[in-house]
Amino acid sequence: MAKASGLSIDLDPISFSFHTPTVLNSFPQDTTSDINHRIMFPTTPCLTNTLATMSPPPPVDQFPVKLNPSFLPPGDNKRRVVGERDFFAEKSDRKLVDDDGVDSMHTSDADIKGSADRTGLELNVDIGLNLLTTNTSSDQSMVDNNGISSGMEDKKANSEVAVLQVKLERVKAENQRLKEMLIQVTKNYNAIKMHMGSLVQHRGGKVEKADEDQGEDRMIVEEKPEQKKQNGGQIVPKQFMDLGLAAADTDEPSSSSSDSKSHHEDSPGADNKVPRFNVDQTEATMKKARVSVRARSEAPMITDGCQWRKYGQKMAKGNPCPRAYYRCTMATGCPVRKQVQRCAEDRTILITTYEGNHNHPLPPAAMAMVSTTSSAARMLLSGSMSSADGLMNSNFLTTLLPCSSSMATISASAPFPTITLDLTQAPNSSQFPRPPGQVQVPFPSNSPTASATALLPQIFVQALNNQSKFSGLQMSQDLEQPQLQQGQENTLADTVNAATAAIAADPSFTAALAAAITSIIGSSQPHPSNGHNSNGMNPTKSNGNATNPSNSDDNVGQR
DNA sequence: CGACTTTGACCAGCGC
DNA sequence: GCGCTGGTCAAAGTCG
Repeated sequence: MAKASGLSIDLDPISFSFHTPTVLNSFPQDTTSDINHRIMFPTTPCLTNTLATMSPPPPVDQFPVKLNPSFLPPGDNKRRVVGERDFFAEKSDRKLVDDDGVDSMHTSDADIKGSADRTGLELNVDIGLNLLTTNTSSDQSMVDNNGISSGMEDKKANSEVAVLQVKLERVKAENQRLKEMLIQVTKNYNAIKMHMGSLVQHRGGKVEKADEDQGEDRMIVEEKPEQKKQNGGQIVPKQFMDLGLAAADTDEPSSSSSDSKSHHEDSPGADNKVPRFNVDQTEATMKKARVSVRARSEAPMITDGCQWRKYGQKMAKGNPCPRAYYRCTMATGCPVRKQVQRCAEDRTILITTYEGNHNHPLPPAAMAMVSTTSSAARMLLSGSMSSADGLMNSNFLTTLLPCSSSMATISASAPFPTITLDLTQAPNSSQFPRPPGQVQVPFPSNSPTASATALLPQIFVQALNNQSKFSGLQMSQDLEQPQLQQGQENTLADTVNAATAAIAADPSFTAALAAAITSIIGSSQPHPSNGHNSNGMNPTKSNGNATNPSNSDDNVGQR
């Protein structure tokens, strides 16, 4: 779990960065380095320990006044800061001995440093010291209490201790939350890695590096024995759109799609009868996974780089808009289907649902969408069957994209497990009610306008282009996020970078997931081209754009 | 004329 | 068993 530990490393500087400044302000400048050195090695509770090292704790029955002379104003070496006794009394007793058993009562800087160095070896992730950053007044009282009565000092110090203790508790709680978050991230990574390993192993395929022309993200998998048989025993690299995981193996007809009644059995019932894949995937493929993309668009259909042929249209229950059925025509016998339907509640929203696996090479523009949908489907199937309704996946995605604004909805409800990438959501809103049993997962999207759908191809292409950068943990420098505050931007980029690093060891998974994440994050990037027909992926006169669902809308009630 | 869309018919699954 | 619904087929129509 080297990757997960990498995440923990990121936390360490956070815990340290809060500590020093205002503490240092309490002391003459010539002691800064000395103090800095000591407070860099806190053990929990940080406050107590830090203050203890600043002012050596007393014996149980003795008031500690032996400050380093360099801490005191000239000519005041013998001055005793009365208020300090109560300030340290409660906890200094507990800190008379350091964690390693070494007496922390020191009379020289050298001894103090030595002790600090030793305690520093047992450093924990702890952000407790940040509470000192706001409490300069107490520091002032420690140094500038000339002529103030001891009673006043005691009162003041007591109140400060109380405040500090409250803050300490709060910081401890936050520290605990951070630790739990780290644990959760680690768990999510483990789960995904195990799923990926299981998939690769059981499919019997080898995930290899694709040819350089197509980029690192392309996955080529050797065909299974039965497929080899169909292809004359040759090993044919196959670039696939893995929506249903096993569907590519089961749905490919032996004849062309024009061969009617070929019975390649796309119905879910057929899938139930013929599970031809590993045991782990049996449950998953009892249902056929689907990936649905919701996008607000006036455009008739998402241009995703593939060729589609409309083969049917029906009125669906509960929606006045007809549902159009398309199949991929980029290769004969390609089993990929998609459904296009406008949202009943808001007809500016276009819902495109993909199903099946391409059995042919795809153009780069199509690969972008394929990578996105396949990664979504893979996460859906890899997790939804082993955790309740994709909760693991939602946790994972939430962890990946904490400041996202729109939603991905995972639904494992019958008959098909479906993950919906919602590119229509405004920040912190849930525009439409969702059926129970669905899990909403935040996704970043900044294109709630009609251009969202039209820009999708470009977004996905851009995503592919960004993948190498993404994997190289440089995405935050390359992506533009004008809609985000600087802090949010950094948080998002850092989080995504960390997550990417965590999965970088799995090339195939990295490619797919990185495409999904970067594509959506990159949706805020301005694109030189406008509209939805600018991807140049319409090699024939008939493609997806040739079909106009808006015309279909005019045919409401035809069926 | 070929490719594609339209659209009524057909089939299967599911609930009552 | 029947009706409803989703999904698909294929003949007819349309278009370039």
